[in-house]
Amino acid sequence: MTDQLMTIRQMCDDFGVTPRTLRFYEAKELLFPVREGQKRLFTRRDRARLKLILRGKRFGFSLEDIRQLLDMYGMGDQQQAQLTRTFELAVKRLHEMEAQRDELNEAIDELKEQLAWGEQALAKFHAAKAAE
Amino acid sequence: MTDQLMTIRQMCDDFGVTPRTLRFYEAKELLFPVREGQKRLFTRRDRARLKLILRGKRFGFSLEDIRQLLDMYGMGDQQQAQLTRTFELAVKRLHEMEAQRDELNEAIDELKEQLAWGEQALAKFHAAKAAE
DNA sequence: CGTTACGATTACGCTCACGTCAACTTCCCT
DNA sequence: AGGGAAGTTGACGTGAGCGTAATCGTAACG
Repeated sequence: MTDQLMTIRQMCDDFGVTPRTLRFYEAKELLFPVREGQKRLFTRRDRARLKLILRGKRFGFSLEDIRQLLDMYGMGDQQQAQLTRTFELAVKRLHEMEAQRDELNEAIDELKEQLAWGEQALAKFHAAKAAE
Repeated sequence: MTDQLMTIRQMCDDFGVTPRTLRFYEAKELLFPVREGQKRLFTRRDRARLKLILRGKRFGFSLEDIRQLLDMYGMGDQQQAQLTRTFELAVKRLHEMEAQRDELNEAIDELKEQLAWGEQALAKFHAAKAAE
């Protein structure tokens, strides 16, 4: 199998992140690039993980949360308890996100009202100006 | 008018925040408690603002964002230039909020898919266990 | 053989929204 | 007068998620 080892630069270009970020993720044990002498080489597995990391971030998970989720993905069929815990974590996040969305929608509606008010105030100014 | 001036303690108890937080908000010009000698006394206006601040935070806005929005809420009918500027700011914020909501909805959908996958994985575990 | 390019490590910096002392002052209660 | 509660102003600490040099190694190009 062509394991398609990639340099840090290729990774950055592919995923739109900086070298610093990838090194940081390695330090945090989110990625495990192999070494060719000094240099990091990222495996197919690292790429899969990075994809999940970036998605996790969009979900609003912390890197530590993500690390635990990732450890799960790689887990054998044994530790079911871990899987269950992780599942619950995700469900919790989902509810948080939905709540946040609902509040956001409320805020948007309120802001729209404020804007209508502001628009009207502006119109009055313009009318006053036109009447001079 | 009974302006119901409140001490910092009363405010903290009412709103579930710490004194540090209220002082911090004053330093950031989000609140403007009056002084009785050394002590801060929070007005009805401060309470209204604090309510909005906390709501804004739940929406995920920065304190600086909130400060600008609050300035808008309090504006009288006079300074048109200010109003116009603020109006534009609000419109921009609205678009940002709507974009954020859309992203959030996408993330929610993705996460739901993941959960379906996880649920299935869990079901398999249970099935395997039952088959022993 | 020099320079450019890419990569490495070390380590300090930064933003945000406060927490956490420390070292007072002021007021009330006994 | 003594003591405690509640307040004040600094000033430094925290944690996440990297940014940003500074300095060094190595390999290829011309």
